[in-house]
Amino acid sequence: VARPPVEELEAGAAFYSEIAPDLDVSHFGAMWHTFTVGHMVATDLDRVARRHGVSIADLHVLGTLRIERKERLRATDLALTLHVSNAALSARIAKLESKGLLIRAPSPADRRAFELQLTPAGAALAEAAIGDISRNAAFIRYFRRLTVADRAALGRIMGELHNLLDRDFVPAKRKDA
Amino acid sequence: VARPPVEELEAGAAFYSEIAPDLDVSHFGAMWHTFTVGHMVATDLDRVARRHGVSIADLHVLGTLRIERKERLRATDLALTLHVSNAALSARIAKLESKGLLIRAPSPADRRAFELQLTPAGAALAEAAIGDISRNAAFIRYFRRLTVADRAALGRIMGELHNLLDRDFVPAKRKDA
DNA sequence: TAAGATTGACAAATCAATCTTT
DNA sequence: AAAGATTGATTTGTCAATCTTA
Repeated sequence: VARPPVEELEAGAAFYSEIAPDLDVSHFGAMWHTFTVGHMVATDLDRVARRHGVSIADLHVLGTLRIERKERLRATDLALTLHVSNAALSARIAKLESKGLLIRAPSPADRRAFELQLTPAGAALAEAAIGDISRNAAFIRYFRRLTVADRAALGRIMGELHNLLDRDFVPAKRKDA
Repeated sequence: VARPPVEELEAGAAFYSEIAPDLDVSHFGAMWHTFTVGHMVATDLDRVARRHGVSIADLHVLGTLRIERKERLRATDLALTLHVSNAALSARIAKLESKGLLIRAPSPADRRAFELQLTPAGAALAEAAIGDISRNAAFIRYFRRLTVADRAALGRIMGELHNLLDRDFVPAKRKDA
């Protein structure tokens, strides 16, 4: 606990490398830091979102719907984009609708589906919360301390991994799984 | 949904930059990719861990305890290292103990505390699952596709952020909340 | 007073099953 | 059949309160 995470992790990698020489531990650092930093980012963003009365999961919905698109998003589209199950999204949408932050209207094209749209209150909340995040999230504070080259590299590399992983990610049902 | 995540994100950043010119969107990419990739890594690791009969949270406990230390870990130490609340860890420990994977013994130094130690079955499970991860986790498969320079950069930069964020991360128990 | 640990109430996620429409 | 959406059962997390010991 006294040791910083990077030292802790290196000690662990050294230990496992010793008891299991066949084990490739070269990726441990990147994977573990990504796992943990991801968790800390989620916790921190949730803290900021709750100042505006919603969870980070709720804000993810609102922030995605805020972006203008050619076609309205349906619940299923959103579930795929946000990497959650339809069941989880149903509950979130019901909650946000009851709060007056979004409207769920039957799709004119498909009577099974619903199209989602923000109310003015939902749009305002999304913008305020996203502004709050960009000013106050811990990740962004520390991110700004990195060198220009490191910031660019991180964005590019994580983007590559995001694109690669996205294709075979299967939390809420996939096409080619 | 058809668009890959990086394009989707860039379109969102462009949209928000337009409706709110004061907003600094330069960090959106890195933060969002980190958030989402972290979530996907967690989901993927959980999938592998469950082949061995435990969750990734359980395996985090076992894998940490497997590392030899000068002093035994107490439940509270582990909660800090793993970034979860004492309450969550109590439940996890009870479950793992009932499965015969670890032993919870009263601390000789402090009668409030318990010291944790793996059973041989727990140690074997941790090693098998960690080996499975290093051979089969999706993150590692894609990580190996990156250039040598990018792999090194990612490990180094995420490690820096991990160290920075860790210092004021307080999910289980906040000082200033 | 504070720290280690536990419990109960609550929130939110997945999975499996179901209903309607395509 | 298969897809969009919803519900119920189960799991697991945080938070608040409590008990014992330091």
